[in-house]
Amino acid sequence: MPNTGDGQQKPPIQSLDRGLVILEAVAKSSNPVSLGELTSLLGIDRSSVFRLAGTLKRRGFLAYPTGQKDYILGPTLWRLSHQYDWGIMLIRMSREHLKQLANQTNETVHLAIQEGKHALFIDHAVTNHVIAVSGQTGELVPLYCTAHGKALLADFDERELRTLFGTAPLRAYTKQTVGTVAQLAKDCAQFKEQGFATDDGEFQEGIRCVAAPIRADTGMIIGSIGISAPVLRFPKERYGAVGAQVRAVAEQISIRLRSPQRRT
Amino acid sequence: MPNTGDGQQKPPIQSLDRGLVILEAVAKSSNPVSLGELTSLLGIDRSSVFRLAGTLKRRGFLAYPTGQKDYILGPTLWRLSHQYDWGIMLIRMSREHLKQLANQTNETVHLAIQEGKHALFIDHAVTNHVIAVSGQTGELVPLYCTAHGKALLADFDERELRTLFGTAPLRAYTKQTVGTVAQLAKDCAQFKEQGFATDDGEFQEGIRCVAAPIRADTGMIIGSIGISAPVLRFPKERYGAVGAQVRAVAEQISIRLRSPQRRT
DNA sequence: ATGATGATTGCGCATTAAGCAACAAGCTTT
DNA sequence: AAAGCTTGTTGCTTAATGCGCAATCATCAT
Repeated sequence: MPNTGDGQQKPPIQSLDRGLVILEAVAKSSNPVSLGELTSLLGIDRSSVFRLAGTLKRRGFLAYPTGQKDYILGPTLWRLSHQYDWGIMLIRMSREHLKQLANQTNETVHLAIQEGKHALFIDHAVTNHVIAVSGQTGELVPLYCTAHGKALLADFDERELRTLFGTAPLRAYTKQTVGTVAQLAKDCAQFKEQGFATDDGEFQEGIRCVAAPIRADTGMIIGSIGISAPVLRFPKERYGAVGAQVRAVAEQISIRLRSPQRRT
Repeated sequence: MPNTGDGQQKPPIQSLDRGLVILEAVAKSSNPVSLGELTSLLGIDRSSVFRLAGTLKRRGFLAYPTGQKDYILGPTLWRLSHQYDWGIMLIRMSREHLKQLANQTNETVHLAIQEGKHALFIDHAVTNHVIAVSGQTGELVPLYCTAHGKALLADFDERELRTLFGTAPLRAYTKQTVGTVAQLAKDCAQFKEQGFATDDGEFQEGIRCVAAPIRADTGMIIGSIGISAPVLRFPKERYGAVGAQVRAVAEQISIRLRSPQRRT
């Protein structure tokens, strides 16, 4: 009875919609696109495409390369995407999922992004447990010895890791802290395969952590979500089960970030 | 007689134009924007704004944060700006200027961007001189001992430089190559002040080079343009004059990259 | 020159999107 | 708890808007 799976049928504003299609088309091909190509792509009259593209150019979303008359993406788009705080978008898109995961696991959940050599916690959700890891939004933690960090690094190979960390030795926060980049690379490879990363008191003694990467639709890792719990309540045997849950939620968020959004 | 300084008066496609304004508005404020705010901003009817925004959302240019009904920038915009090869845009926007500078100075001109610890030449323009530095589009050269590299690093302070280069010693390509990060930091500071960087055979013996940074309108350095010449034809005394020319062209390109484009 | 390809502009008509107004949902206020 | 206010959403009507056609202009190759 309720119209399940609608998405949104409301007829879009035609000209705006066409303009957006043009933007996507120009973005897709990395070489300049001529009016003709756009025309055949959209299947509408040349003049219309011309005016649409003109409007986009007017606002700097498209541009002419010097002296040519093919279109390339313009500076405005660059500006928008760089001046915008994408962390905020991630937070807003994920908040619900954080809560959900917190409820499922009954542990504190964190959302993190990479910030140089560190993971930055940009949001968290707490649970009703009396004893729990406290939320630390705003905290910077090392990438190499936390579950979040290793989730964020999952796609890095050894060479890239060395570039990032340089030759300085990795500081050992606890007895479990990984000491060498070589070992870190192995861990990352394994974590990438299984879809989630773990941390057994490598940064803070007595705390275990599981985190999974959140990916944009380019596949690029843009953030991580994970839970933290005291060792007493979180034996290693639960890594597998909890890892699967965390990974599932991370994938939900990733899907939500893919282009046209779902309901709600 | 020719209508000088038109820009473009062609009336824009209204609905597309409005949509783009909405995008800019949402991008500007880093917290979610409500329909009401957008309405008062555009000064048109609520329902229109609603449908416009709906269309943008449909294509993923806007999104709802989970469960809320304010707008934030959507994943498509992120995708476009990240999958797009901005180097190409820079090339296309700069080609004319490269030629112009090559003609003015009668030397080989290069366009470069940062690529990790290296400067990558992405375009060049040659001149008619019999003896000239050959164009090397595609070449990777170290950042720390080339004019292009130092132009790209102009905004880095010593701490950032150390983060980038790590603790490994800088390889000396020639006798003139700068040896320490400390010295490099001083050079960068000075170059930043004067608006262009120089290289006196620090990478390749017998070649002098002058380069200036190209900045996006956020101020961020996104590329560099500069000339290379054999020492015999390029005494140090000319650094000042040539530097001013190079800087001027770099600024022209930077201006061209600022939002709404100028004529042609 | 001359023609061919592709960009640009004028114009009339039909479509489309703007605006109004009514409806729904949420939140405040009394 | 009811009444009122704000904010999001949808139907409907109209005229403004944007679309397509075709003519013009520019550019390049023949």
